[in-house]
Amino acid sequence: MKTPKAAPKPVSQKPYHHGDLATELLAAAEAELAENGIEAFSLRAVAKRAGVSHGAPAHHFGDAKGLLTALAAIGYERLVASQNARQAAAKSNPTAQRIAAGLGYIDFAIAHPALFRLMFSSEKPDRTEPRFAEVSVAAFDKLVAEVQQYVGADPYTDTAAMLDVMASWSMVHGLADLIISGRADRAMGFNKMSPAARDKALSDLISRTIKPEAVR
Amino acid sequence: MKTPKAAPKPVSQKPYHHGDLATELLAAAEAELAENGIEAFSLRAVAKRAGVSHGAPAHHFGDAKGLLTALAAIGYERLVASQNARQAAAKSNPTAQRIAAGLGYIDFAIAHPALFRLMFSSEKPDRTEPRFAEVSVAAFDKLVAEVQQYVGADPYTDTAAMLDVMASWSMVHGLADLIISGRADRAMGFNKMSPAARDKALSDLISRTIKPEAVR
DNA sequence: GTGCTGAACTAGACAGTGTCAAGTTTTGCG
DNA sequence: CGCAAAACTTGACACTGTCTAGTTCAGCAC
Repeated sequence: MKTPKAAPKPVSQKPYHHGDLATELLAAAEAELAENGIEAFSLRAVAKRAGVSHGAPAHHFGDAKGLLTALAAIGYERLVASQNARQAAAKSNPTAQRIAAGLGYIDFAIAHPALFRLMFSSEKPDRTEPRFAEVSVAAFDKLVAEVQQYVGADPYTDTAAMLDVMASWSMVHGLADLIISGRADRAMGFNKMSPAARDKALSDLISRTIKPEAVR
Repeated sequence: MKTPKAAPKPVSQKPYHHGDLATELLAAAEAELAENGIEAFSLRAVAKRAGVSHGAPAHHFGDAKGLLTALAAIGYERLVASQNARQAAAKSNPTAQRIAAGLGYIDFAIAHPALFRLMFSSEKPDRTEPRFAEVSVAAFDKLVAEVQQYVGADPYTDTAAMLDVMASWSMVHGLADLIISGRADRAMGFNKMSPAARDKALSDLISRTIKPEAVR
């Protein structure tokens, strides 16, 4: 009755009671997260935004931890997608691809700072949840593959190459964290830079992390 | 009555009603933070730990934000102290000093992960509060001075040198964040490494951030 | 000493939170 | 149709931060 749906049966084949509450709650949670930040996140506000009672989310996600775990998992998929978008627009050589992956990582953090915090700096998501573990490991494996292409050694068997992985990740992750907290802007006027100048500076910083000794 | 103080008048010249509640609350807050993490932090639990009513903290810090702002400010002083401790034990050349400062930064994050999160990844502290701004800027200025010693140029006037500052900071900060979230351990078995091997790996990563072209 | 002013602190109330335990509605299916 | 189960609502509980009013107590004028 509330929703102005003409068709008596839902358009999709999902035989839900109220439509597709699970994904609707996830969308509402993301909106709440973006508006209020992770520290003011409220499960009841999410339910209210989705137009359901405060007890409804429990039926789909168990508790707040469950909902935020699912949301964080989606975040990892978006993170990789953001990296892929950058890489698709970059040259195909390993150097350009590795840097593009880093820029995509930072793009994601800037576009979704609260979600980024939820994924990396919060203890609310349950990291042992299968789906969360799967997508977060997939994101890490992407980084590993990128470094492998660049240095020509498998980080999982070569400790020096794994150190290269940590170098890349730490630099990119640190940049992302300092940018979304406003500290990079205070230090070097990040927001005042043109997108091109911004990318150039970030590319320079990312390229420092691995010495080009094994670049083919 | 509660406190077993023999002297009727407090030992210090602080004419307080209950002793020195402000610092006692800060100590209790830090303990609560360390035990429960920042996301489960409770002002009432702090008051209970300090043995006062739940309304008492308001008189000294206004609200929870005020208390956490004061605590974060103390954190920045401890951060610099941790860096100084490492530097005092290191060689005096700019290279060793710069790396030691980075190691001290990471030492602090490992020793006080929740406090580190409060300082850098939380929006609860009020960054415009004078004391917070003072000590956080002091910590940043220390980094700037370290880089200046190393590259021989003033980052505040030389943009390339400021980029070196961001490189150092991002790497060290990213490492600290990935370590305290357990991700560095998952990636490269950080906890299994000996302290010496750990320091060696971290030193290597930190040294990558600035090309030794201007090392005197 | 007495009185009193203001700071330090307590106690209660309020709206808001997450979670649990009941009910109520609706869907799918035998 | 009938019914079991899923989807959702409702109310309760303990807990949170903050506000307001009251209480205790230290220090000082007189």
